[in-house]
Amino acid sequence: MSRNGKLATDLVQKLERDIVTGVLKPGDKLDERSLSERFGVSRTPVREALQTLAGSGLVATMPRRGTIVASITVADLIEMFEVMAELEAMCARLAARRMARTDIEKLIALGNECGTLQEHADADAYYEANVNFHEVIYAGCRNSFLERQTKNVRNRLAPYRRLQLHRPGRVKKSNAEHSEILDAISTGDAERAGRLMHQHVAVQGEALNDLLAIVPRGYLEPLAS
Amino acid sequence: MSRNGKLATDLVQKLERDIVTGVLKPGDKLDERSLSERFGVSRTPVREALQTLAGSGLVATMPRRGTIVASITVADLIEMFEVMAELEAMCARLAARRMARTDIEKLIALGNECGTLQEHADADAYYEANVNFHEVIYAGCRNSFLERQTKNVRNRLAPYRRLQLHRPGRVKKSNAEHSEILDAISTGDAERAGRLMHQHVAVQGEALNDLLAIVPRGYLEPLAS
DNA sequence: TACACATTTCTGGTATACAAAAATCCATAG
DNA sequence: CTATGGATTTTTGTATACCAGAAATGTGTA
Repeated sequence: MSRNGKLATDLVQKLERDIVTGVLKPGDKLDERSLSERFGVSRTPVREALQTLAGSGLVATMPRRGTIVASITVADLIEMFEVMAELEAMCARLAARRMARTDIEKLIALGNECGTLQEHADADAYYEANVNFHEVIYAGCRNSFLERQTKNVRNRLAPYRRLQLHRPGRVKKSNAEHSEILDAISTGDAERAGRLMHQHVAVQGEALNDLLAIVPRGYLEPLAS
Repeated sequence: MSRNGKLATDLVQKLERDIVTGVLKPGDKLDERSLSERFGVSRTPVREALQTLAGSGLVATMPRRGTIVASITVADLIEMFEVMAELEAMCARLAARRMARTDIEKLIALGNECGTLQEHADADAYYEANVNFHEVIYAGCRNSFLERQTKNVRNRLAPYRRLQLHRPGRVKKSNAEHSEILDAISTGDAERAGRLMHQHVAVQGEALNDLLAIVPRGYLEPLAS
């Protein structure tokens, strides 16, 4: 499943990072000539990179009309969060059953880090630690296929998820939920870990409205795409 | 997320079909020149198609060493079935809650078709009907993202799943499980539908050994890939 | 001024040419 | 007879050139 040529691989990583971290925003145009000039390569590896990214859903290419950073519909957003919650819940269930002691230590450390960062009210730093916390759980499920699958969906939701944490109070609540999840995992309570993680990730009811309210114009495309 | 040029899209569909239906087997080499000659196009769309397929995991390309139909390790197989069971269970749960009456009628019809085909002991025809049965449930979850995700994993497992049904008695058992799942969905019992579907799809214990025993040489690669 | 149509221009899709790495083959030496 | 080394060949990775289709622009007429 490994990617193609080295140039294309580098491009994929660079662009992926820019999209996930928000440097490139949903709707931004990615034209092949600019990218090839900017990176000093020909159009061929650029196209390969864009196709790879299209395959993972991070960009969308309309035939004869170029490619843009993927912007999804509200319906897509809801659907993807629904799946994301389930995938993370599965990771948490398996992690509760399979994580080694040393991994749990790491999770505890990251949980503490999240706690201190939360008190300092640094949303961006918290976001980083939060990502790490979740990734340790992905790894803890001991199913590398599930781990990849989960990360892929997470990346696609990253531009939207990032917005959540800038809501007042969300960081604190998120951190409290982490503690509970951590407890469930370290005591090996798979069902509880899964249930808590599902609630932690799912975006339902008011939370959904709140999220939609702060999504910038252009991040979402009209339903009639 | 739509694919690139028309030629590449056609190639993707053709190759995908050949891989999923078993015309092309895991480990088969796919060299660009042969394919381009065989389909009367240049190497460019061929490469695009292969990259797209690599993105969905159906083929594997090693840098500078060409691409083959993906063959996975035993560990991968186990992991993927674990995820597959969960995805299908989620589909079933949601389907039980969301399927419309007309969809359920369709599901009943397909269930019956599976039943008659099972009595005729036609494994290949049953396989087709079985695929349809499951796809109606995928669609019934009313989450197109989950549907795509599930189909993708199913396609990747297709070469191995197909082997299962050629085991004596498996078809009959499978059909009985369908009936139960159908009942759970039509009565709206989401939890039961999910649990039954999970058991239906999961490959555990003896069933796993049975499956591994009939996987032909070359379908699986050594763990040290 | 607004709209319709033609032309131009720009961008993406495809083909081909070239370069570099790997696999193969053959010869030669042990 | 086998193994090793290098030359050859094959195949992939990259660049470039060419073509086609869609958007943008400009012009003329109502």
